[in-house]
Amino acid sequence: MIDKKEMKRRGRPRAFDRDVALDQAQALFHAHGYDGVGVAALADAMGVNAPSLYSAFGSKAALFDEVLGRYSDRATLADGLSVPGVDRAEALTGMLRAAAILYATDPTAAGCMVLEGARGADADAAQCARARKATSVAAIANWLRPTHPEQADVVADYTAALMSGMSADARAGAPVERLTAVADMGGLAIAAMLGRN
Amino acid sequence: MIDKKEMKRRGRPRAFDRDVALDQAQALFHAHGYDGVGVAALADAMGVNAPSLYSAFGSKAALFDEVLGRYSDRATLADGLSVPGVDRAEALTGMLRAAAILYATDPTAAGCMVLEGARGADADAAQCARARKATSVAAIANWLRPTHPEQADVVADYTAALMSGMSADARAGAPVERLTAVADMGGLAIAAMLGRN
DNA sequence: GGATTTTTATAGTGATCGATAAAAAAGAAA
DNA sequence: TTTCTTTTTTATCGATCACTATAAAAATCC
Repeated sequence: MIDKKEMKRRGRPRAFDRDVALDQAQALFHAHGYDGVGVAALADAMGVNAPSLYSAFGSKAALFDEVLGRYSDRATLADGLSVPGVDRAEALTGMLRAAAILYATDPTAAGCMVLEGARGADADAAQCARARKATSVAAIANWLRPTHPEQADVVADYTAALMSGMSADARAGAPVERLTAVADMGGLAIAAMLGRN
Repeated sequence: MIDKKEMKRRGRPRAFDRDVALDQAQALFHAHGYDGVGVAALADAMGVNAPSLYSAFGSKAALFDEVLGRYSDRATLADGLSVPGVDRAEALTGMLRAAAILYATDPTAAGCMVLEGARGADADAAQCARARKATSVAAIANWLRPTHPEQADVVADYTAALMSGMSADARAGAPVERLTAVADMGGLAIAAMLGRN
């Protein structure tokens, strides 16, 4: 009984698909950033009137947070890290390479929405994005700690910083090759820091 | 006859110091970003009315560009690179360290104004900042090319990307030690890439 | 068929955005 | 003093910002 479609609630039924609307919102946020898109454009792209948007999502910042949540949950960047017994340095370098390709492939969704959102001018939205970024950085550090307790935090911070810079380059229109080259070079520091365990 | 104070121009004299006004504008832009500060706040901080601001600087974007120009010209980050015959890897790592300290020292001017401006939502302002960023990256690449023609471009891109990520962390309130640790680790990749020449 | 509940659409809220029109004010040039 | 030039001030401009009051529409419950 979790499905809201099954349990017919009273009152007028919603005329739009919440997930589809979130997809449209995600596309707009990713293309133009939180500060670069207004609620009017969002509502228009979502095929919804402003009052319905606010009734369904609460506020622009809340909508952004929900979009970020889906974006994080669906991200496959860190999948390579979950392989048991994988070499830490190799896996992290692979993630950097995957990020480079992901960031630069789709020009309408360049860069990382979380890392870019963390730099916005809006305080609320930036705080949401920074919290999610911190969670991801902590996850990487925890993933490193068993094998490299001493270097875990620095390597995690470093990886996030490099990805943030790569995201900025991708949004500026840098070609994939430049980003992958940077990612590979970034892997050198990770290998040097972690050794070949 | 370059000094405008000496050659008394006709008409009512300007009631404010252009350089002082630019300093105030720089402080506001650096503290809140281009998108985070409006012309009303700028004019107020500069001690000037809006029409005077537009008469003296043209537009908000033009004012930002002029501020960025002063900011770049006064930057001392790349000073260590101009020492003749300095070790390339050592000098670049030193620049990363200097950036880490510079970015995190003053909480009211965290991060790099150029790198942050390159990510703004305003297209004009972002283009200005990206052009200046590209100039700096090209300067680093040209500085590397004589000794490391093959690695010059990648190392320059990498250095800028890491600095961009460090700038974001600084704006999020990361302490200096975390930034310097990331900078030092970033130097490992530079050393590995350039060797010990 | 009513009563209730929820979402819809219309229209508009005050605030702020970047930028300006118009005229008074302050100086130099004649 | 008169004329001319430039900057000052005051009072906006229309557009957009995030957001909402109000009421009609569409469903279920009784």
